[in-house]
Amino acid sequence: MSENASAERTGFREVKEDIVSRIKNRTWGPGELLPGEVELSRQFGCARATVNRAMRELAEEGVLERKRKAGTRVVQNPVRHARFEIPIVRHEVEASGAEYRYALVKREVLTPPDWLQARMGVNSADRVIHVQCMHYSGNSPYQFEDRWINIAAVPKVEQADFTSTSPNEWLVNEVPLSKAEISFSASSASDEVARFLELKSGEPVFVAERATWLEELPITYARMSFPESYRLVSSL
Amino acid sequence: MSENASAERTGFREVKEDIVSRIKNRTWGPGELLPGEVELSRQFGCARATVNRAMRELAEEGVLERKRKAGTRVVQNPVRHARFEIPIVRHEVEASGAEYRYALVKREVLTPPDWLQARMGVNSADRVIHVQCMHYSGNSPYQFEDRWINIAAVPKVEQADFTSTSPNEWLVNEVPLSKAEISFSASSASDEVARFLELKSGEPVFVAERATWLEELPITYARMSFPESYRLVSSL
DNA sequence: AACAGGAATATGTCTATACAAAAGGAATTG
DNA sequence: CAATTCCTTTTGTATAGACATATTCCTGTT
Repeated sequence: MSENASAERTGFREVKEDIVSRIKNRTWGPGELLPGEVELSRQFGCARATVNRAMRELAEEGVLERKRKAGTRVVQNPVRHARFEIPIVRHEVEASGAEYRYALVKREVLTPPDWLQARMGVNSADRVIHVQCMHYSGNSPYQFEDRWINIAAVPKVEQADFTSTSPNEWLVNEVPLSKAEISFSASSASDEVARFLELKSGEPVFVAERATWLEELPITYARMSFPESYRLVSSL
Repeated sequence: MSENASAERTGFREVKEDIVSRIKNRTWGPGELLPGEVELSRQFGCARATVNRAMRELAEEGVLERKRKAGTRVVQNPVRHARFEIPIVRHEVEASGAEYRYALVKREVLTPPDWLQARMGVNSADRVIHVQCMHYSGNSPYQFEDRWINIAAVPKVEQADFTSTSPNEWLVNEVPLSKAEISFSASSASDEVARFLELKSGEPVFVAERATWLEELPITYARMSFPESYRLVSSL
């Protein structure tokens, strides 16, 4: 069933699958040491580079653990990694088949509040834009967005009025490849959030917070609140 | 500042960084076509395989988009990918410095309820184990776990009593490399959940649901509820 | 027994070359 | 004009060989 008798050719995908299946059927148990690349490449009848890529990717995926000289082992505690896609709100809504609507609620220029200075390292002398807006899926409230943007980092933002394009979307196109921290939590709807999401105060909301930097320069902080029906999904 | 004058040697990491920085400084804007691998390998003074690995990894990370014959472009709408670590509860608590405590609440053998048959494809003739348990961080409730395990898929589970080891941990060590679906949402605490998490009914809880299969065979479904203070964090 | 140093070894990466496969584009044909 | 076929470009992958680098393990010394 194994022992590749030079069928077609052995690609790194096949090697990966074979290794995975051997882990599944307990040929190699948790923590166990696998044969070296040279030995495996001999078994599979392929080049070492092929086995290397297979094992390297499996390590990247959290299945194997590799150390020079020590060899490759099956990971003990599968600290699993879940990968979520974080699309632009409009795309997320449109993908569900519903019509997307957007409304600007508030736009003001302020000096950064203390918590924002502390959270992101915004300079107290700088000014920030505070934007609140709503995203709708059809006629249902989908997301309330409360966002702060560092003007010093993105001067052009003063020209953007956000009446037709959401700050989310505007920033994504304007600031490439920024570093971000995201967190998710559950929270009670404040009066303000409840009003916009058409809930009662205190009802549960799903909250996503996102802080973004470009090369250590604070760009934006956003708090996005979803009604209880929202679900963040991932398969792995 | 660029044009690698054969300093040391050009590795795929350097190529990656260089490409990323050129995207950041808008040398290559969103959607723009990059030079081909051959041309870039000439510019960088390295082999095509090196450029290939750099670009391939950047594509994997969601920065570039590659298509045969069409070439490589900077991704337009950075559908960002967030990667979360999903550790074992005990490790998560212990990593925070707190003492971990665990308590089994309920363990019963049943025929699978309809929703479980529908959700996971459990055979109605099979039996399932229903387990409820609590995880504490110090003296504070950390997570309420409500889990169903397909006995047909993991016969050994009938011998496990889960009084000292949580089903989470037991399964992770017993069933390797299973496929899973995870979802997160916010919800109101039911009377039962509120009692165990020491909350009032209706207070918001953070809910993680997880369904697991091994080669299409349904293994387990778990619903894990956290108090409002819980945060799922990722940086990218 | 403790420690230092060196040899051995497994992985990490780069190179050059070759062929495969996808897909855009042009030429051909109905 | 539209559909089809074929050519060509670009990425995808495999290979053999080489050297780099991190670590373990062993050995000899104190």
